[in-house]
Amino acid sequence: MTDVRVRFAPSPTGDLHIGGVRTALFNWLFAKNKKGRFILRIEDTDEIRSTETSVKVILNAMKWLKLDWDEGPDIENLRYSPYYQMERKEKGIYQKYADELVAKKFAYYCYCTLEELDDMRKKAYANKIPSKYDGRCRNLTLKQREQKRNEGKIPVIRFKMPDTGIIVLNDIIRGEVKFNNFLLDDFIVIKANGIPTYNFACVVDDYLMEITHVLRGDDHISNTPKQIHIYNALNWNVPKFAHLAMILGSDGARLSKRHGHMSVLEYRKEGYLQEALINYLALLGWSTETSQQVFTIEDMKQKFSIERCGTSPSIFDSAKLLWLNGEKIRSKNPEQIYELFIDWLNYTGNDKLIECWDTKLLKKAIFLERDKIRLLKDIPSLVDFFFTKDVDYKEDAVQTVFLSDKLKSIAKFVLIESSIRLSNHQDFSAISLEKYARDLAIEKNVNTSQVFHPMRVAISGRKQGPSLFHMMEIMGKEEVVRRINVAINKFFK
RNA sequence: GCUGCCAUCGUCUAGCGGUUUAGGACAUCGCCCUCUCAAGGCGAAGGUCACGGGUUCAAAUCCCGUUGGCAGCGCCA
Repeated sequence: MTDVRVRFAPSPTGDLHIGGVRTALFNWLFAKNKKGRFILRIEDTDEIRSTETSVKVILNAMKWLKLDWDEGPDIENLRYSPYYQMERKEKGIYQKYADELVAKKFAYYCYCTLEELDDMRKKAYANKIPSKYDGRCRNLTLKQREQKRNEGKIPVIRFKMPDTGIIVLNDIIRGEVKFNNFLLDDFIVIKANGIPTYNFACVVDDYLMEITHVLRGDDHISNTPKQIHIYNALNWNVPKFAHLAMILGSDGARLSKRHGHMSVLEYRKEGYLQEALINYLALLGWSTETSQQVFTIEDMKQKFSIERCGTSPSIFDSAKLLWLNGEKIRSKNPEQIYELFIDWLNYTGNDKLIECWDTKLLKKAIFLERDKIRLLKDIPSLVDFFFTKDVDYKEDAVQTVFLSDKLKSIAKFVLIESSIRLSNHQDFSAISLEKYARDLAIEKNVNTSQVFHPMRVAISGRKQGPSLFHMMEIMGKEEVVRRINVAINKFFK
């Protein structure tokens, strides 16, 4: 059995989107599962829309996602180089095979103008017949061609589609899909500018790069019969195809700007983890027998198979992605979350935010709040009160916990007592502090919450936050007492 | 319009003819835990398996048709 070789072949005409990532991911997983090779090829044959920036963005996104490629850009001395189609075009790779097609009468020169073609399409639509090229240039004589050329017309090369018969695509996911040759177009193989079209370049490269399996979105399924015809005409082995069902937006239409995030890097900015996005996307169109939801990357590599990919399209559900992100964060230790957070700060340019924050305290604070973090960007607002010298006393907290008629006097008592007693408290551990607070409640004959809440607000300025005594422990005696005194002076003088 | 693909709780899905009173996950709701918010535990609600015909002793599962959704129909990829 030959080794598996798969590729992801994006066109650099924009950012890397969710659908693209999913395609890249499934190819990557398949390669890893089969101990094969994952190839990245840049299909930059769209002269107008391809940009260098886009190449960089895609490469960066792939790197962030840790979808590493065995062959492709930025890797030296590769057998199948180059991996940019325009570089390959410069080497005459495509023209050579196009000429071969013409020589073998599988293709011909076409001199039709854009206007003529547009006309044809409109008529086909109006007459409710299949829209395709009518083949008027198929049998031009040498003389006719010469004349056209003299008129200054530059030809394209078209593939001559058989008028009869059917072609069968044997898709790994969908099984047999049949197409009637008559309905297939005499598609263009080489454009007038000498650049190959997608349907041709893709086939030539997949053949030359010895691609064994083509995994792609099913929006490509109608291209496949055309491509198979090229393989056959050139007498090449046809790779195995697998067409993945599309990922749709919440309204059931193709994912687009309207559905919010487009670029992968935007997910990174929001504070999603690479592994969460990967895990979530794997769930869209692939499943295990047990319907397992949470995977490590290793686990996914081990269990992935094309046969278990589904046929029906799925709708992107950001609520589930969010849950999964929290799930991944909860599985990390303090050091890991801290690292992730720092990476995120650097990436988003928010690193100044924590300039004055003590690293040791930050790690502890983050870990205390770990279960609440769903996105990396949640972290600052969850822990910032540990570091701000001027506690921001929330109006709502002050009103309900400090100043309501019912609780005012007890709150005052708790704070004043705590100010005195805590400054003499020897063991500032969470356990000891909790005992202190509970004893105070018993002593004063009130509910524990009537003691806990005022302390929480005095120390953090908020009603919600981490476990009170752990929070006090990591903040330290001096700061805790200081804050309590600030609160007394501010609200109870 | 033509061609192709698809169809199980709101969403992602398990299911490959009998073990299914259709299982899991997210979201929703309730209870428990509890110093708050989360997390966690337990539970509930939610599906006429799109519809209609077959085949079969037996169908979510196989076949046909209908309907609906989506995709493609470029000198874009």
